[in-house]
Amino acid sequence: MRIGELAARAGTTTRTLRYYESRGLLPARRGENGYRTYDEHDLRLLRQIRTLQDFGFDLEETRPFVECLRAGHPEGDSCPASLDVYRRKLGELDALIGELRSVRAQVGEQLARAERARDALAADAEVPGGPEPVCELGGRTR
Amino acid sequence: MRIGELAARAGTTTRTLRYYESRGLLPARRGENGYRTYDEHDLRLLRQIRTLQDFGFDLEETRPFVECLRAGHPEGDSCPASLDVYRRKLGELDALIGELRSVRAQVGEQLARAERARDALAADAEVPGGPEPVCELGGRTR
DNA sequence: GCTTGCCTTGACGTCGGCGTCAAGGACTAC
DNA sequence: GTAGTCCTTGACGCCGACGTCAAGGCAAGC
Repeated sequence: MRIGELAARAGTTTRTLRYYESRGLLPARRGENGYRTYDEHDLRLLRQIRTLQDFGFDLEETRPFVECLRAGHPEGDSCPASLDVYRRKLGELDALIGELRSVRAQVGEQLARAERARDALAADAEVPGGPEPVCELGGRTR
Repeated sequence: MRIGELAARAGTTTRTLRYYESRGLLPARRGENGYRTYDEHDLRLLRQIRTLQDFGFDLEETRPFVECLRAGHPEGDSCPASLDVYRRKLGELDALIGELRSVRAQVGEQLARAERARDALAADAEVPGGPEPVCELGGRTR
């Protein structure tokens, strides 16, 4: 199978495959005409890479999985190095999610505060003569 | 106040301030010698930008806040455009957090599965003669 | 006058993961 | 032979928010 077919079957592009090869992640055999040649096992490796990429792993982080498969193990995560990557990723994800939740809370608070301030001004504007004095002696309220 | 002092007081760099100016976000007056000149109000604007940046807003998203302050409003979020940015950001944050939680769950599942597979192999290795057959007729278990 | 430290503009570098174009070779179908 | 489709390498572009370097101007202290 040539590069175009592999790309199509994996739902990616030839450029991407050449990029992976340039990174040493997915080297290719060459035919007599210089064309890259791939087999089903390469498709397996490529799918492993793509799956992890979809999870937000960067390319280097997929390397242990690919090497594990290439070493003949049944799954990309059959090797300790892959498990380490999983664990590290879980830690990163937890940290990131925590940060984002914190930010979300703060932004939500800012929005609520700003809306209250806006509504207070709007309510003031409805009173002809401007807002009520903060401190009053009961004269106008009666 | 010149650029170096403003940068120091805001905990950023001169490069950053020049970048903001190049983006039209924080223009500066110029002294006779061509030096940029800033005042306390600029520091206020800059701090608004930095706060939002810390929340993960990109530069363009801080613009409504800065313009709101520059228009004389008491807060950067005293204007409807700023509130819109808040709301949009909340939506983005919720979506992102949701995705990350989903990924976290999937990665956690993969890790658990891979660890079970590893432990199963390890347990097999402890039995001299290899793993028990999946289907047996009771001969060896007795 | 000389050093030191701040300032100026301009321009290239960074990071990741490719997209996109250019120029040319290989192979198939007609 | 030639049109069309695939392949090759090489190289520049992109995105955001700056970092970093270069060459030179301005001001202050000695």
